[in-house]
Amino acid sequence: MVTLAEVAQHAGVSASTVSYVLSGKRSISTTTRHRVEQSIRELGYHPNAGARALASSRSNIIALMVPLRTDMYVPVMMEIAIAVATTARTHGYDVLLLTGEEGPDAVRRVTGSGLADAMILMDVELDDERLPLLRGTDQPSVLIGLPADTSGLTCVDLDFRATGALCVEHLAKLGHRDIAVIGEAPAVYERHTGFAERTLDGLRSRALELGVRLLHRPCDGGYDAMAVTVARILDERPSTTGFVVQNEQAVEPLLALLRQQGRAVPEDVSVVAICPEQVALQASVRLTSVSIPAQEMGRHAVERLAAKLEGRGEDEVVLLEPELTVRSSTGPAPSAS
Amino acid sequence: MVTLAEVAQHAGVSASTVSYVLSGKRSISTTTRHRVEQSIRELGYHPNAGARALASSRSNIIALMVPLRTDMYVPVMMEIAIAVATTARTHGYDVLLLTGEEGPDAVRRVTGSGLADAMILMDVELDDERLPLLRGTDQPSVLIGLPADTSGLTCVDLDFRATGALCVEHLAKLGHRDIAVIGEAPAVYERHTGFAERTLDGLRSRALELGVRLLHRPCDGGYDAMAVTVARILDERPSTTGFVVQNEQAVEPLLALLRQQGRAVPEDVSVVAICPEQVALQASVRLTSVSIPAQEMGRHAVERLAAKLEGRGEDEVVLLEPELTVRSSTGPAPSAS
DNA sequence: ATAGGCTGTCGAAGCGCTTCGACAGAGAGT
DNA sequence: ACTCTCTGTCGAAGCGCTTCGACAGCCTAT
Repeated sequence: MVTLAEVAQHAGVSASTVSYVLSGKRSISTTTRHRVEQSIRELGYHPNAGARALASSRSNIIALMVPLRTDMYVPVMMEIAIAVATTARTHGYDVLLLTGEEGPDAVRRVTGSGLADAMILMDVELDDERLPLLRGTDQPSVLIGLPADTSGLTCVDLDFRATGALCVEHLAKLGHRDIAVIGEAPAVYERHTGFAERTLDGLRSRALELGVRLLHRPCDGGYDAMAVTVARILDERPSTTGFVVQNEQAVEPLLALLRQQGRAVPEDVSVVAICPEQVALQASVRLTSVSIPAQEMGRHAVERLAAKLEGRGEDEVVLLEPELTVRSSTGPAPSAS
Repeated sequence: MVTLAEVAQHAGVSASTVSYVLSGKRSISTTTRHRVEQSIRELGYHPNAGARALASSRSNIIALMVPLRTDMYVPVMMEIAIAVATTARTHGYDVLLLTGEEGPDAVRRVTGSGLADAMILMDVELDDERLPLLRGTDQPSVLIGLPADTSGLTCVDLDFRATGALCVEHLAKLGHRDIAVIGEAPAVYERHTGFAERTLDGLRSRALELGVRLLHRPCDGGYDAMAVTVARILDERPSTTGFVVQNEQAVEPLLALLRQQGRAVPEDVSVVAICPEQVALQASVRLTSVSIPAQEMGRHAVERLAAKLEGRGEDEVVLLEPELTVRSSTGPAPSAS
């Protein structure tokens, strides 16, 4: 391994000079800088991460805590993780991948050992047990998701309330008066991750404002569960002409079932999905959808964190504005045409 | 931050003794050990990662390089990544998440800086440009996937050749004489990731042995592309009664199209999928499939790496045995019944 | 001419840990 | 009784870097 000292010797300067060339924290004459850079290149020098971390008490690593379970929104998670990793690199950070498995202990370990300079937490529950720890440390952190109490925290999330409202609005505008909501799996509501409730809240309150009737049913992914759910909905409210689906695994089963029942999309029923763009585009019908901006969320989180690490940036809740893209799965309500 | 020295003082021993308690590299009397452990707990001590890395030249970090593109087998990637992270923890390692973006430079950076002790590479191409670097360093590494030349490398992968053979065998045993293979997207073959070719190879050679006719067509995910592909296959070989699908995004479109054409699964046609278990279970028909053992691959990779880091373990290619699970999408060929 | 302020460079201290060699004391073998 | 070996502990060196204060040399202002 090439060391700083070797580079210094090769360039005929002192070690500190090389260090200052690298960090830019003191002015260096152009000639010296060039000579040092030349030596660095010739010797193929890479600063030793451990030594750097020890001396500067900065590891240049951001910890990313992803949920352990792989049963939900996997593509969204993955996209966020990759966006975090690439954005972090552009700010000079690497990303440490932690799973939720260790829970709060992971936060203690990372904070205590100086392994990472900051953390990003995904899959935050409303009353997450990691939050007190985050509040109690001076290590910057950003949550992707929204807990119940956001005081002293920085959060990034899609504005799911507005998302719900947007879906109802779109369908109402097309003349639909009876809307069914195929929600997330019951387990998701039980876990209190918040986003599902917030969506529902947005859906309900806008429905109320617009005088639209709303029926909400949680639903596991998969065909069998969906068949039961759809049957029950149509039984209970035969006049239903609009559907909102939040569970991305439910999208395709829903479409298949509607087709099977002889209900054409979008002629007889309209479907709005809340899902990643890719899912909306690859479904059997190109779906009118509010996309989940995974990339943007990851990018945002890192940028907030980078700002905090540089001393700028306050605690703040950033709710990304939802955007509804009209595609081929929604149209005027049959009775209204 | 609590330091080793503070723990030592609190426990009334020297710093080195505390260090030896922590590492277990020298024998320590039970009473001393207990006293030290007590102090560690009371003070909430966590060893500083940077200092440790510097002094021992071991970072206890494994780098995981995931592909940048999120257009393919995302669930598989995610599952592998999570398995890697959790398995690594049980061996005392953390995981650094690198994206393919930086390419070979990332390998240089990580190796040169001592950021990680070892690497796991995913999405390895047949003639990957990172391979020479790996061979040229003494840093242990494991590939998930199989390059053309495996000399001096450790690789873990599903035995895709055997997987292909297994699929043909199963269909042949059921009496199918004309089998169509819906392959990966053309881009996958162009990228030479190897696994698609190896599967095809296995399919073809077993088909030849068993006297079964095989028709292979690459296919993008999505309904439109699939419609074209299926139409062309049935046009060219109307006697086709067996399908093998490798592209997990193609599974649902294929089923939908067959249904639409009035061909019942499994009465008229049989479908075997090569996909993660979850996909096979959640499809509209419970699919007979060879599952892609993502978890096992991740676990295996870490264990090989841990072995290497401890000095045990040779370079070796581990091909995981495929397993075919019969579900409801395959049955006797109609003419054979 | 001289004091004052820059600019660019250097030396040395120290970050918190691991690890090597040294060594005191206890037990075993003669 | 004396040496030899082992066990458990300690002190000190050093890992490779950052950073602080010092200072030489030069330029500008008086």
